[in-house]
Amino acid sequence: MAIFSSRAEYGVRLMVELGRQEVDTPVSLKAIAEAEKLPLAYLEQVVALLRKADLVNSARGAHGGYWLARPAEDITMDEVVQALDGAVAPMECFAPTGKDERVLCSHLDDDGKGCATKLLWTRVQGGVIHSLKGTTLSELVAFTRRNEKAERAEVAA
Amino acid sequence: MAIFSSRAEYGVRLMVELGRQEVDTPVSLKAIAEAEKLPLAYLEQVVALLRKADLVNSARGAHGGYWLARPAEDITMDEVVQALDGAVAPMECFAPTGKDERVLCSHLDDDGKGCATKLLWTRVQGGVIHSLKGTTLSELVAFTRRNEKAERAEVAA
DNA sequence: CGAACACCTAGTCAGATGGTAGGATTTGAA
DNA sequence: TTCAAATCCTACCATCTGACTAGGTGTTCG
Repeated sequence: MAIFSSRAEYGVRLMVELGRQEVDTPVSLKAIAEAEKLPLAYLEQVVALLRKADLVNSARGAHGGYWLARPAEDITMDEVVQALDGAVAPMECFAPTGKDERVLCSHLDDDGKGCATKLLWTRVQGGVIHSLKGTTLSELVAFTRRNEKAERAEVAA
Repeated sequence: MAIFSSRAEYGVRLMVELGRQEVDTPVSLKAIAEAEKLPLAYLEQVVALLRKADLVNSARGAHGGYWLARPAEDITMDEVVQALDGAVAPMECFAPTGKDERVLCSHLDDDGKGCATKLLWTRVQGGVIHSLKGTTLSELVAFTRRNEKAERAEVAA
């Protein structure tokens, strides 16, 4: 089934949109909502998560808006996704407890034995995190620019 | 958040339990439910998915039960997980449509452009599938046996 | 026969998801 | 000073799904 929520999808699209803009010029949510055809009120909640995670900054008032807190090359997608959907855990029992860093399987911690499935979920988690950490926001921005270019060429032809 | 449902967790545990048994001797669900401390009635629904996917066989009546349809070395975990949770898609719009094999982003197919996020989700999907395909049931069985051994040694000491 | 199984379907209940509604506050500009 | 554009904040709501439970029917062995 689906790994990430559409909240994550919206958040990533939002970040990409911010990455396409000039720096130092705040972009309003309204502009992004129209460009991406997303519900404005819901985007407000989404961007709040990104702000709490210090991925974007904001300015209130007229001509206010949002901009990236760091250059797009320095933002990896695991940060973004984590801010939106929480820590990526293959299974519920892999969720970080806060008590300690260790991922425990709650189902079997009564007899102290590791899950039969622990090995599998650990590998999957590794695969996901590796993919996320290995992708920067600037890559996604470049990807959309390339698509736009191709599209313009198509229209011209 | 969590990638797989606990249905998948239960199903994998069930498969591991079957993999631990001698072949040609059907194991009853009741025995598995007790060994893994899982709700029997729910396991029935879980095992039905595995049967539909031809991963296990069954015999009805007294002394009936379930057994692996193939040797554990020939069963990769992507088959198991797919049977339980469906095709792994990072995002809703990546779900296979049945119409064609192509993964499309429904959000933007109106203007024919690929998703800004397509690159990212494709990578994540690749990471997950690679991890799943690269793990066989026999590995998990061996893993639990090793744990048991270690535990017995601990008790003896 | 009757116990032990597999098999099937419907119902339930809590929590998450994906929103909407309505305001309060801040800021720049007329 | 007043208005409009914006961020911010909280509450609410409908729908869906996940994880079961309940209660049966069919089949096989002893």
